[in-house]
Amino acid sequence: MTPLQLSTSCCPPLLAGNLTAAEAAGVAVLFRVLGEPARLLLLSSIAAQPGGEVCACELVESLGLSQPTVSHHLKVMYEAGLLTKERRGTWIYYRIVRAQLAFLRQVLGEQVQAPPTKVGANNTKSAYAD
Amino acid sequence: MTPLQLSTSCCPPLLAGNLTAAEAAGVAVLFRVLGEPARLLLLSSIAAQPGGEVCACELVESLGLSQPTVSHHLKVMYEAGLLTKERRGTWIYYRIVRAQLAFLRQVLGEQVQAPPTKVGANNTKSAYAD
DNA sequence: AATCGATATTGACGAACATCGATATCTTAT
DNA sequence: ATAAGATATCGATGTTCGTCAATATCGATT
Repeated sequence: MTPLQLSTSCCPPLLAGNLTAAEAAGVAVLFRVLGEPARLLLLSSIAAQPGGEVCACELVESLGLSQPTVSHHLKVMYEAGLLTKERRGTWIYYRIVRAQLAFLRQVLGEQVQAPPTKVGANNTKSAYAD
Repeated sequence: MTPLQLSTSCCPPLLAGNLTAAEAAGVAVLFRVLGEPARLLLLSSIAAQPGGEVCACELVESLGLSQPTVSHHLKVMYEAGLLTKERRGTWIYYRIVRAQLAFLRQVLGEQVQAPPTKVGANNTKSAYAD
């Protein structure tokens, strides 16, 4: 799944009033993914872990949902670029992609503070801090 | 319609990992409302106006949607607390409730910038080393 | 290879929702 | 009061989506 990006690197696109139909579609996907209580609780559970990661098995136990449902939600968030997954042995660990959350904050109007840019630093928007 | 609020006045609840089921449900409503391209375009169109407000008639013209559909989306956003409406003569003007967008930014992890703090302010818990 | 536990996929079902045409309500002007 | 325009509601329809049981796949261990 390709991480979506906006054309404007600065300026909140939503409040700037220059949102294209394609951008709206892309951003809407992310918001829709977050528009599900179970997924928000999953994100919250992942963030709650000390290491910032959780194996899926723990998530199944914590929520009152079946294993297929949890797996489904994790897949949806993974494909939206909101999570990374890493297999370690039998378990698969999920982590939150904070860059995607930051991207949405920006869409919602967060001021992008001028980064203390280094010379020659390639700032081509990793989008996967992973 | 009561604008929803979280129990915690500071700290992004999502990444803090203390999201309750009720909070998740409330926040999810807002995200789901934003998870629709047509509504994002409506918000963008409203924000694009110099005065920050638009009558519904203009919105019907700008988008390729029928008048009932636009009216529906405006109602959904209004009931979610994302828009205010004000009748002036024949027309009804909609404005964006920026506080709701700010609320969502906070949920997504925006640092609540310390208000010009006086001495002795408890500055513990930045807790978001990102 | 055989087994076991973890995760993913499939198929199905029901609920939620976006959309529109038709119609109703509301406001202003005549 | 009546007409006209703006907005809201209603009813219907097709689609999307959350959920789960059943099953498959994958990795590790014996």
